[in-house]
Amino acid sequence: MAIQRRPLREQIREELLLRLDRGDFAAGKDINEVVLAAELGVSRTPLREALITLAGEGVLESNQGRGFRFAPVSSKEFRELCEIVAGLESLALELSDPDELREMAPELLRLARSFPDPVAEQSEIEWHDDEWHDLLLGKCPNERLLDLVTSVKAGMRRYTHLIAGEDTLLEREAEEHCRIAEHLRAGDVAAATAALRDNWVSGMERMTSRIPVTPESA
Amino acid sequence: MAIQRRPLREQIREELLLRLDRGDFAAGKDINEVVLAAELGVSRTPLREALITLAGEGVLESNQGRGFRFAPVSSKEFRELCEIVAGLESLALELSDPDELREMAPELLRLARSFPDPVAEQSEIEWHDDEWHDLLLGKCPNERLLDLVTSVKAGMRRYTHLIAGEDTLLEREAEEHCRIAEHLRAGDVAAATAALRDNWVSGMERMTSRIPVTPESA
DNA sequence: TTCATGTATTCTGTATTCATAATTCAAGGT
DNA sequence: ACCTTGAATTATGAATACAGAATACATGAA
Repeated sequence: MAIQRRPLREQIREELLLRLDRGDFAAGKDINEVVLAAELGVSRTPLREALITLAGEGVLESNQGRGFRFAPVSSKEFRELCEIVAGLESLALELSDPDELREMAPELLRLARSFPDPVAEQSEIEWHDDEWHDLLLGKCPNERLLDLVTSVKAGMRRYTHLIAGEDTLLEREAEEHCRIAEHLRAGDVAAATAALRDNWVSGMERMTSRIPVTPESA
Repeated sequence: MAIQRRPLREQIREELLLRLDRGDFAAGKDINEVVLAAELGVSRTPLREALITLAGEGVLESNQGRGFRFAPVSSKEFRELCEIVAGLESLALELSDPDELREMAPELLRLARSFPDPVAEQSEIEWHDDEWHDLLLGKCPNERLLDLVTSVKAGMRRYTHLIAGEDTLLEREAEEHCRIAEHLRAGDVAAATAALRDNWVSGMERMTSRIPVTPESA
């Protein structure tokens, strides 16, 4: 196997996103660069590079002289992110080759049905959901679009840990995935796209109630 | 007036984008950090921070150990970017309040008609075009979406200087803007959205022919 | 007691330094 | 002549050092 050398900033970014999924960080909390760098065992330089990247993705905010902080969660922002991802994923689907989508439909259906499997780990479930969407969009030829979706979804990671251990939500998610896959199997991309939008809208509504109310929530 | 203090990295980012518009940088060219930092009169640290930000926006690419380079232009990428921006701007329009759009229509129409004004500076014209689109989308309540549009458009700046001094292209642009504005004045958001998409598609086609062919072009 | 002002401390933003990977070029071998 | 190998150079990636802004705290006046 070829030894992989990747910049520290990327590894740090992923580690921070992982911790975000685990809910390690309090939203709205200021980051102390010296402390966090020591905790990660790196210097401030690559840490700051990672922080800047994450700020660009909307995961963090930065204020002159005040450094970085985890952007506070708000139902307004979550709604905005859902609208964006819904639009982007729909677009990706429309740009995909309908024939390839139809070919992939059985696999998508299989995956969607194996959703509530045994009582899996939370992280496992989230990964599963991500994988399904990745597979769905994988045939889209617009690479920049796929990168953009990934980036925007990074900004949603601050919200994922809020649905930890909610079986009913996941069952509905699985249901909706099945519906999308069935539309694709029937070759009806337009209907699948509409279902995909519904998926995000309903996901948004399901989530909204469990976002803690903060001063900046709308 | 309040004195504004902004991080160097942001100022550097904007300066680099400005130079990109002017076509100062050869696409695909490696960046020498020491030289560029000296040229800008700053140290490598904030320069690298700006470079990392731009890499996140797709303006640059980075390779381990090889530093940063301006991402080579390709008609494939330009097409992808146009598809994305068309989708995002359409979405923004759909999310806007139709009444506010109708109110704004006269102003948009006025701006669109004043397009080919006298023989203005190239930079002036580009700024004018941007301003029109910004005004069009300004009423969209989804702030994250607007930020995203701005960010993606930054990635398109590598292409703008290619249309320098093409009057006919700009006239067609103005025409299309008028059409969009008239749909809005009539209260037909759906038609305006469609026209907006067409605007990007035709802009894409107009541009494609003048993108130099490189090995990675499709 | 409360508010304002000056001072100390903390932490960020930027510069500089150091280590090592990548590149270049020349010498030697096939 | 061409390819390989290795030293020298160059530039990046990362760590450290430094200056100054923001914050916290304490002291003193109203």
